[in-house]
Amino acid sequence: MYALVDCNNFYVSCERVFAPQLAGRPVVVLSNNDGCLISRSDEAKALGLKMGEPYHLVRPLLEQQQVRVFSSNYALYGDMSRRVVQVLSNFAAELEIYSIDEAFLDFSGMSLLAPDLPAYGIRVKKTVLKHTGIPTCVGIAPTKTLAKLANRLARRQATTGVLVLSTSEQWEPALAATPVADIWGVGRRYGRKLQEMGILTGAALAALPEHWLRRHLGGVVGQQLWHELHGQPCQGWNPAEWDEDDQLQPAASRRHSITCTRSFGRPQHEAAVLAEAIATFVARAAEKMRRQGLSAHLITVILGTDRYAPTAGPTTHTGVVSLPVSTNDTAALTQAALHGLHRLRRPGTAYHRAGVLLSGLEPAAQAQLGLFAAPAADQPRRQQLMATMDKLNARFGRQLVGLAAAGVAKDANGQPKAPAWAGRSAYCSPRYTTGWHELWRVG
DNA sequence: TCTGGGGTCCTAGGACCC
DNA sequence: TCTGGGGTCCTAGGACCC
Repeated sequence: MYALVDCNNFYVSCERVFAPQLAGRPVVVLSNNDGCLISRSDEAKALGLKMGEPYHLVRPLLEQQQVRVFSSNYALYGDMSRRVVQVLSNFAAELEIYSIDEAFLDFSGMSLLAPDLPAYGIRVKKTVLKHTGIPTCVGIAPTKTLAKLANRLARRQATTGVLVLSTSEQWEPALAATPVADIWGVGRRYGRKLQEMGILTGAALAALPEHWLRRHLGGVVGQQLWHELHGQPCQGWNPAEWDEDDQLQPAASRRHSITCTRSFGRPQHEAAVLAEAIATFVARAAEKMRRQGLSAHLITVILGTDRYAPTAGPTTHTGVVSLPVSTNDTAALTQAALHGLHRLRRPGTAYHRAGVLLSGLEPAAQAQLGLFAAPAADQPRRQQLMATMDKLNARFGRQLVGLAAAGVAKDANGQPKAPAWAGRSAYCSPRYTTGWHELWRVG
């Protein structure tokens, strides 16, 4: 059996932990660049506010209804997520971190619990709430897909927030009551297609032959879905592992890419500004890569023009630079990325977004050596430099030290100032749990 | 003026290799 | 009259998830 533990309205719940006066009031959290609504309290949902809605379109309604608005604060949400996972790790031998606000627990080998699964689920929920202040819902079933379904239905049970679907007698009615587009793995496109074919519920989907799903729902992916809906586990399992800092992380070897992309506050066309932005993104992605003990031999530079312009043609342009030897050295990666940027950029074009993608990842300790390129003599010192940089930035705040290529945006008094390409973030809460100067004040 | 970011898997065509 | 099969790399896009 698997349990899916899903945090309710996660980003809003994180903000409310440190602003308890917002309980019962409508609250929303915006995406980066204050672009869209990406988390809504129940009260905000009741006002008809939709997920992903552009902020500038609903701003008048938000003001009129006195909805509390937050810019996204990933330093806070990431840390709260870590705390939730830490608590969950006490309730199962293995867990999988599925996203920032969800984790699967593997209950196999705990069959003695079977009669008490609902009670166990309630204990999980209560403990997470007590230790972190974050409300959750728990769905328990023999496959991940059915656990997802159980979780969805658990949210409606305001009483307990826990639902167990252990037998087909239990999950079949649940499938029958669920619109097909709400089944995990059926998105908007497939959902519409299935509805047009008269397949309206999860039960109708499960009743089709296995080969039909393989044919119409993305091949192997659809076939797996069929098995999952029939109680036969088919989804992979990517267990979390303890890292050197005693934190649970998704198993590093399974990660295939690391990206850092941002929309700009306003369009940018200057080569120098784009270069500083790209160098900043490389620094962040490389730091993340080092934290996971990986190195990359491919770096992709991404430039995006206006996605919403009424012109045809692609708005995302990418250029791949391959490195002779895989590395996680920020300087080497920056050099490669700036080379890629130079090739990719079209002078005079205004870009709205940019980013980098690191791929061809492998454990840094086992990185393939170059056939012709001897390891640089200063390599050990460079690695030490990166490790020191990471430590300083971790302790004293992001980007305390970095490459000059990433820009040194300071005002006349030497105080840090946002770079030209920075996005909007007008309503950001403090980093209550990760910044010494931003700790929560009580009383 | 204004529309996110980070992932996964799969497919396909063109250019190139032998 | 007639033109293979097995690859890689790059770019782009479609589907899904949160």
